[in-house]
Amino acid sequence: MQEQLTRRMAGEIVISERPGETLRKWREIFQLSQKELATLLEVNPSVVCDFEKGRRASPGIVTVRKFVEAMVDYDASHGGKVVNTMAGTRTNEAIVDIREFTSGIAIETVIEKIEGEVLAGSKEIIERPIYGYTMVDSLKAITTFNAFGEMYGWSNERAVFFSGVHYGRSPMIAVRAHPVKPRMAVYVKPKAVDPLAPKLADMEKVVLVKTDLDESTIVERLRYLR
Amino acid sequence: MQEQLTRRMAGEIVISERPGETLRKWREIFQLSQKELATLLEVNPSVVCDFEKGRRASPGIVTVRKFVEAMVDYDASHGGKVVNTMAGTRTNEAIVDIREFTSGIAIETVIEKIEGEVLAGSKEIIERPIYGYTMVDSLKAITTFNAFGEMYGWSNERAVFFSGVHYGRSPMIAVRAHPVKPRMAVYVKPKAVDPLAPKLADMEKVVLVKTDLDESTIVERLRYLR
DNA sequence: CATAAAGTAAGCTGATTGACGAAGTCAGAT
DNA sequence: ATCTGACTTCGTCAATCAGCTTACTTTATG
Repeated sequence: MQEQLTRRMAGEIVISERPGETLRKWREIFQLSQKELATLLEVNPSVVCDFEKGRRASPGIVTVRKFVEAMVDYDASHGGKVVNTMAGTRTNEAIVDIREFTSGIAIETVIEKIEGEVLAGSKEIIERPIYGYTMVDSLKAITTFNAFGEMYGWSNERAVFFSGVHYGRSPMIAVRAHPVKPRMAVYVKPKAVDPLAPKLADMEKVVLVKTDLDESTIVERLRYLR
Repeated sequence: MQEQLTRRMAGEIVISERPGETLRKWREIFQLSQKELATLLEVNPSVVCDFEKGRRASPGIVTVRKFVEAMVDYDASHGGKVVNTMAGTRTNEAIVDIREFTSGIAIETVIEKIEGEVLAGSKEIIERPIYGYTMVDSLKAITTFNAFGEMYGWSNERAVFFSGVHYGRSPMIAVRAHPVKPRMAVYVKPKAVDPLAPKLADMEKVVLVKTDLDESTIVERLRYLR
């Protein structure tokens, strides 16, 4: 949640036409004076002014990060007035977990980590990298509005883990039906795997994998992948 | 859509532990070689490498912007393979428009711009700044799942415009019910305004305004506010 | 009116960036 | 076995940043 906010702020500042004004906007939202912010950053207040007024035309990302993190940390440790506002943008309950890696991870590597068994997918695509994963509850994903829309984080070069699979057919049908496709679909402890599933996977060039590990173990193992 | 993506990328790069790796991740997602990217940027390929490998520990935001924009523009002008992926994260159809200002705008100023008539709100709160607005279709907002969650962009210090208002009661009841409150609610061409509405507005310290301009005119007039 | 608080302006200095280009490494194709 | 293309490393240098200090506007407030 906090991390979401820091990224949003940083992104807005960097892309902004007038980064200084955007910086100031956020400082005002957090209800801090230049001096207070300067104290948090342990710098002279004139420094804050210099950035806001644009004397520094292109501050370094380390500087931006310091500013943003100082404000967010301050807010979080004072009741999170601003950070909690972000709760309005809450995530779908069908989505158990969603993460982006900072660099590409080969599908192969992920399969190893989760002790997966490949049900469909050529040797070639298995070497390609993915950049994140989403863990969804299959039942809820179907009954919840827009779950499939939110499933794709920042890239569709990703794995989608389906838990609570019964017949092992619907998840691949959903993948087939949706315009955006993941690179990899994983059935987590499926009760069965319908023979249609690997066929659909091949048609869509999606690597289909099954694993007997449970949700939490998978999340745990993927956590330390970058 | 493109702007969304550039901000996301920029934000992720800036906040990242290893900005260089994140930069590379995105270059790979866009399927560009260092040389190709260097050509787009009109710099030597070694420059790209230096950033990716982290020789520059804190690149300036102008540099980050150049990199990100080069990739997004390139993609957009070549069919938008990556940019279109973002369509997965599509916005709610109840939300007609949603924007953030780069700096605070006094509620007063907005009222003038939209030729609004104040139905509730003290002189004091009218001077406070807001940082964005959301335009929603009242009917759809109520029937669509999660519209109220998505209504609050990056800050609740904002205006919410309700169009298609019939009795002028439900929108304020929704505001009353939802945990996150806007600073300002605007009825766009309401057929009526239930007397309960201003009362609820006062209770929530929300400025309630009515205007006879239509949606598109309002969006047009607010576009050039910063 | 005096004084405080918030913010702006300007000059200065050491540290870093942004860029180049030459000289590498490394993996795969010929 | 060497060639090619993609990437890495590094020395160099002008331009710019990050920070300080000190002096100057505002705008409230007792």
